[in-house]
Amino acid sequence: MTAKGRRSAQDLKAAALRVIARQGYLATKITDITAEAGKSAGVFYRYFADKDDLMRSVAEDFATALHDRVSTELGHRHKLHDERHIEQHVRAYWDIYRTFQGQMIGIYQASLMSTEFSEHWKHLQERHVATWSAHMAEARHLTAADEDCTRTAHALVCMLEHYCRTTVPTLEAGDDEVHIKTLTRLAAHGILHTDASHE
Amino acid sequence: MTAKGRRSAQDLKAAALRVIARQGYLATKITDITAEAGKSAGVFYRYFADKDDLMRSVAEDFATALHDRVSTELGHRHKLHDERHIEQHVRAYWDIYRTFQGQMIGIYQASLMSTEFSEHWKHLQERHVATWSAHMAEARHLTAADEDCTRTAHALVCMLEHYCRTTVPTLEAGDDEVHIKTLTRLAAHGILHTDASHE
DNA sequence: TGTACATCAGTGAACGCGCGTTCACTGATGTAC
DNA sequence: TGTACATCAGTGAACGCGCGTTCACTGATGTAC
Repeated sequence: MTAKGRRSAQDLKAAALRVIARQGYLATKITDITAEAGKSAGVFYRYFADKDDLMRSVAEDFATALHDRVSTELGHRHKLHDERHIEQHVRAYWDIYRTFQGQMIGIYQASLMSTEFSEHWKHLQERHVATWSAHMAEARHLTAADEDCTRTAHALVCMLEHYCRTTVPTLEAGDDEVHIKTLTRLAAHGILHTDASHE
Repeated sequence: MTAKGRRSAQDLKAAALRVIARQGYLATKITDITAEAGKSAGVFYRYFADKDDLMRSVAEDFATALHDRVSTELGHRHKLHDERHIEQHVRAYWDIYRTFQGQMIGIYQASLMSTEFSEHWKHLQERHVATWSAHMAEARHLTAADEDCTRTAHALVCMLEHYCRTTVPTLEAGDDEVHIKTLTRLAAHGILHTDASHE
């Protein structure tokens, strides 16, 4: 494959992500993707075996991009012990969701039809839960992530993910901050208090 | 249509809900439904025009069942002013999700492919958000549901819905209480405090 | 630098698979007298 | 209560649509000498 070929494969992936962000993965036909990329139907199969194969490739790129992003942004090991740090985490999630909307929607919707992507999506979610859970255990002065931390972290991840899914597509410019504030407040209360009775 | 016919239509709907709870709406074929009901493929079209038509009928039954349930359970107008009342609401949602898993999954997944169900699903979610939002405004001594209440309620509904979606299918008998407790604690903190600074 | 050939990118009409949908038919149930 | 007929439930093989996938072909790009 030449440089032009590699460029075309990238164009197809980028086109796919735009279409998926607009109409979802399952409702996206191969010809929607090639049309969005301004190419004819047949060329798709020069680069990908089928739609799931493209999505697999997209998911790999996504994993790399996420890794890079997390290691630069959260490399400075903040502790999640106060609301400002929690806000950073929420904001990071929010920004990632906005940036990688097609990837998020694609992997999730693919997971509804294929066990492979179901595993992949679960894995992403679990890594995410583990991060919040670990921070939370630390904030609450527990040595290891206990079951309650995991469940609470899971609930918060569910909130973030589904809130972004329903809100980000309808977002108008500059509306981000109020949403981040609302989500941060809920997360902060959940994380910083082990139970409701001690306040 | 005779009594036997009406019975068959009901059997098909019940079979569809079992299959949908197991493998999702989009992955469910017409023949999966008829096989589950122990009938041949053709009989489906005596009662329904297509899969969406069956789902429409299921959604109507669901609306009625929900209405009945809510008017008996929540008819006693509790106020959501303390954690015990919030727990009742969370428990009600949890029980409804468990009971109507097929309906929840079906309407949501149908909403990914059809604008009709997309509207329907949004409507269900908005009604739900409105309920929590109104209670919350009351608890915080605001006269009407303000924007922050709506956003916070939306976030809580997202949490409840997605948490149930990922957890209920993996549930083993008797595990319910810990989940309800975790969700209740997060909801209680979110509802009973307008902001994080005054504690 | 030019020519001849090989390899790659891209086209779009045609093919074919899977699953939704139909239909001619059988058997069961209901109704009229 | 029995018979004759109409209507309904249910069957499953056959049909056909939509979309994924292929393929013979064209034009562009790269390479050898």
